[in-house]
Order: sequence, then structure tokens, then C-alpha cells
Amino acid sequence: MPELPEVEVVRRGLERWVAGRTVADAEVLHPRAVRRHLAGADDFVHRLKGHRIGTPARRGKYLWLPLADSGQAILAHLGMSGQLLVQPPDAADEKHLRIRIRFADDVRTELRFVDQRTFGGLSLHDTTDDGLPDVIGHIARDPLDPLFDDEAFHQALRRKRTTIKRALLDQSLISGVGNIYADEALWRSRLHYDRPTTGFTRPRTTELLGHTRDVMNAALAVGGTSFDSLYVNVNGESGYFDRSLDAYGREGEPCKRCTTPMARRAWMNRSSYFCPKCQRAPRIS
DNA sequence: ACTTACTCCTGCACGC
DNA sequence: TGCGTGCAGGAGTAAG
Repeated sequence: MPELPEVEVVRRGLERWVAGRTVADAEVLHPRAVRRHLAGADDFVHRLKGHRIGTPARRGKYLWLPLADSGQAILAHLGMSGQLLVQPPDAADEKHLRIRIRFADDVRTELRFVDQRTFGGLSLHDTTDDGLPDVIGHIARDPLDPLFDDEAFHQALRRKRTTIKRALLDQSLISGVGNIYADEALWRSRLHYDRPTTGFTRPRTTELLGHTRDVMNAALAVGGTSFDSLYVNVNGESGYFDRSLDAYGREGEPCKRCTTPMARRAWMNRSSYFCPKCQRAPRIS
């Protein structure tokens, strides 16, 4: 499940292997992979050809490849199971290969978008003055963005009538956090996922943001989390952070702080993992 | 205006 | 063994 650290690992791989190269041709093998490109697959392919790729950028879980001198960018979201792979042209097609992009140079690699569950996809969009694809203007800056505004986030939390994990997953408040890193940051902060945000104090928000950044940076340092082997970097390699998870996926295992068995609750069509002792439920639930 | 629920999709781990 | 069921869940959109 690619979240911010995993997407950043992919972005770095693209920066190394794809930036500066010119698109020769592209091939869309599954229309759903370009569903956010409203003009359709043929238009997507046609408009890519001949453009040179600039430095890959990222906000939260979105990443994009600017197309030099065009005012446009290829926007990518990996969804649940999307992979961007740099492969030799003669490597066998992956079972779930959705899009192939070939380059006009002598480097013997092509870019492939592979996606089992097809929640992800690529699309082409105009970029705004700050280089952001226009369709992701509603996505908040992420906690590793130097321009992320901690105070504005704190005030937004207090304004909202919501609970803390909902807020962490709300990409218009803070981006890049998904189910895994939300549970990890909450465990480190000793916060229950259902705690209302209304009464959050500034120190509490500051601590939570600190833990969010810490856990993301730690994951980034070891190549991200590959919980179910669906996430890999552009070379097809897994990250190692799954071994360092303190909360996610640890139902029944001892809390690493207090040894109480970790609990799992069905929550918003997914799961929340937490320590029932360290992360007390709010009084009114 | 704001919050919540639904929906898309495939493969795998289950239990009977 | 084979089949049905549940689960993984990001984010746009519809509904409340």
C-alpha cells in the first residue's frame, strides 16, 4: 500500500532512470489505467510523444513527471497496488501491465505502469504556476514538505468536527498519510483513533506531527513498507520497513511499550490497529 | 457547507 | 477440491 514514503522512493527512482529522457511512444493496455485522462487512451499516447521528461515531483501520494516546455505533466497515482517499473524492453510483460512508455534514446529501458487492482493510473494535465497539476489543487501539502504549515493544520483540526484518524487520512488537510502510517503515528503519540480533534492542544498536534514525520523518514530510509509485496521501487525491489512496524498488522502481538496484546477494530471499511492500554478510547465514543 | 457512505478492482486466505 | 465469503483500501463522488 504505497503511502508517502513508498511514493517518494518511486519518485527518486524515476529521477534517476527516467528524468531527461524523451518519450518515443506509449501503449495503453488497459483503459481503466488512464480513466482520469478524460480525452481517452489515444489522446494520452498522442500527447506524450516527443516530449522530454523533467524532474519528477511529488505531493503526498501523487507524483508527476513534468513534460518540458509543454506546461503539462504526467500525473501518477499508485492507488492500492500500482507500480512504476523501469524494465529492459525484452523483459516479459507483467501479468498486470497497464501502460508502457518507450523512450527515444539508446538506454535499453522502458517505463511500465503495472497495477493489479487498477485503483491507480496515469493522466496528463496542465500545470499551474507553481508546477502543480491542476487537478490536485485540493491536495494539501504533506508533512515532509518544507512549506507544510503546522499552525494552520492545528487550527484546521480544531475547526473540524471529526476524529483524529479521519483527519490524518483527509488528504485536503494533510497529504501522504494512509492507513499504515496513520496507525503508526497514532501509536507513537499514544492517541486513540477515535479521539475528537476539537479539543486538541498545540503541543498534542505538534507531537503528532513530529511522530508522523519521524515514522515516514524512518520508512524512507529503508526503502518504504512492503507489507504485502505489492509495493516495490522502480527496480522491483521491496522495502524493509514492515519489520519495524509497531502497530499496523500486529493484532494479538504484544505492544512494544507495555506488552498488552494489540487490538484491531473494523473502522471505515478498513482496520485500525492500536494498543488498548496505551491508546485509551475517548470517554464518549 | 460540511460530514459520511458508497464504489471501483483483483487475488489471496479462509471455512465448510 | 472447490466454492463462496471476507479482506486489503485511496479517493472521487453521491448522498445525508
